[in-house]
Amino acid sequence: MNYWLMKSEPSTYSWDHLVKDKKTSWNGVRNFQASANMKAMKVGDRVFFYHSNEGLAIVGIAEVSKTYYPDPTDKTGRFGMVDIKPVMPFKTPVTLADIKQDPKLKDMTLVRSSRLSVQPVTPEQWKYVCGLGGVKG
DNA sequence: GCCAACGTTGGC
DNA sequence: GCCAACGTTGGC
Repeated sequence: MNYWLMKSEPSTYSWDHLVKDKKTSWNGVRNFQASANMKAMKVGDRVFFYHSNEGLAIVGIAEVSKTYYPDPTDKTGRFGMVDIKPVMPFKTPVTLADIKQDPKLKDMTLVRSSRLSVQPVTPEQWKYVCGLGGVKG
């Protein structure tokens, strides 16, 4: 089982929207590194859902429900996407400020490479952040 | 709304 | 294959 973090602007696609939809296709990624990360995902992998621009916090946990396949919105045919479904919300959102000031999390990709929209999370980071969020990962 | 950081593109 | 220009992301 691998762990990931995906970013979305709430004004574009929020956690609540995902819960309402029951699942979504993660289309629109146009970055090779993010795309490569999605290629590495397997069904059942867990994903932190992060709100960028507004909120600036990890708000819940989702799960990969379909592996990488071509993104129909990409006319060049170079990029693909995965499907995800909601698992559970955090009791307490874990904010970027929380993550930045915590020595245990200062190596998270979220801090180090803030612009990457799909990033890996280590099992240690996963457990710890789940603890902060008030849920069992 | 601004601006820094960074990835991608395209000319050479 | 380098690198300048450009566009986009995302925190503040």
